[in-house]
Amino acid sequence: MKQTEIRTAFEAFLKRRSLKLTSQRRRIFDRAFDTHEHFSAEELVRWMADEPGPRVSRATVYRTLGLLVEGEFMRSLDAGRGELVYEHILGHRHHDHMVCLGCGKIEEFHDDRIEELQLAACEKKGFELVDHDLRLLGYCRNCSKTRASERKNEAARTTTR
Amino acid sequence: MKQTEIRTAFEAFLKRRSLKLTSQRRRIFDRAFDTHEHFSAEELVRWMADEPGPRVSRATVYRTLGLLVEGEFMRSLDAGRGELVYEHILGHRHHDHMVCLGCGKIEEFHDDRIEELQLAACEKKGFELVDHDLRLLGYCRNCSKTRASERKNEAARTTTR
DNA sequence: GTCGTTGCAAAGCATTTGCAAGACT
DNA sequence: AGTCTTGCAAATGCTTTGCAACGAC
Repeated sequence: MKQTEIRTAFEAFLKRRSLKLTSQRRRIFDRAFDTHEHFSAEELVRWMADEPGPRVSRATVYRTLGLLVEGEFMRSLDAGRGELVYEHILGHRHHDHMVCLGCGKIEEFHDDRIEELQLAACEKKGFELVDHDLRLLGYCRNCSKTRASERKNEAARTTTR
Repeated sequence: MKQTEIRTAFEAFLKRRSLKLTSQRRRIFDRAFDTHEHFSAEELVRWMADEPGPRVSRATVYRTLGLLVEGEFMRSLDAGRGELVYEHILGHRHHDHMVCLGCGKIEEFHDDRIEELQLAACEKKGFELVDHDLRLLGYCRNCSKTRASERKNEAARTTTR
């Protein structure tokens, strides 16, 4: 689905709920779908403040993000540190996340076999699965390398002493 | 490991950090390990207020829970709604969680094959796994049944009308 | 006009922190 | 005496909300 189509879907969604497509909502929508990284509400507030365009208040950013999540145009997930993080659903099939403890970067991955095992576990417990959320915490390739070489330097310094 | 042993380990941990086992810390520790359910900091604050024993302030509850997590006597996880939830590690091997959207109950489960697949996914991406956190959201057996029968009543009412 | 919208400021929550008073060794 | 602790209240940081002014049909 391309961005224009999603935009149409968003307009339809608003109409269905008798809500209006205002310039603020349009700006938030466009900016959100322009980004393929994950972002927090506060980041989006900052973007709205720094970039040119019609003024958008913090309240409106939060309210509109709420709408976008309700309408299933975006998902929110908590990456672990106090604030929610948003991602849009633009040809992003379901996936899970690897959160880098070094740089905060979020990578996505997917494994059908994991999902199957989850379902199996639920069946065994009589649990009716609605959604799930798998977060792997660790260090991305880059940060992992950096840390490894830091450890090496540290070791060298210690033994030389 | 029994509760007395863990208590000893906690004392050793405090000593190592030149911290003291005060009556507040003891009370928090005991109460936390008495509970085999998951609880939030605010719940623990309420327990401290309602149950008999030396007065313990909210600040101390938060500070002590922090200590217990650092010392790996407890784990904290966010069950999804704004506040962290704590569980102790008393013969609880690693496990994942099923969070009931109806009653909030948290069930635990474990599957080695899921863990293996996670590791495999990380290797593929050069991601150095440190920890993970898998939450299944849905309805526990009880709530699921309740919902099913509610739906049935609803349907009956609608068709009769 | 009538709704729905916005911005603002205030409120809400969970959690953290500065600080002076208190406790234990 | 010297630390480490505690309670309190204030501060934080994210998010929500009440409300009056505003805008589109």
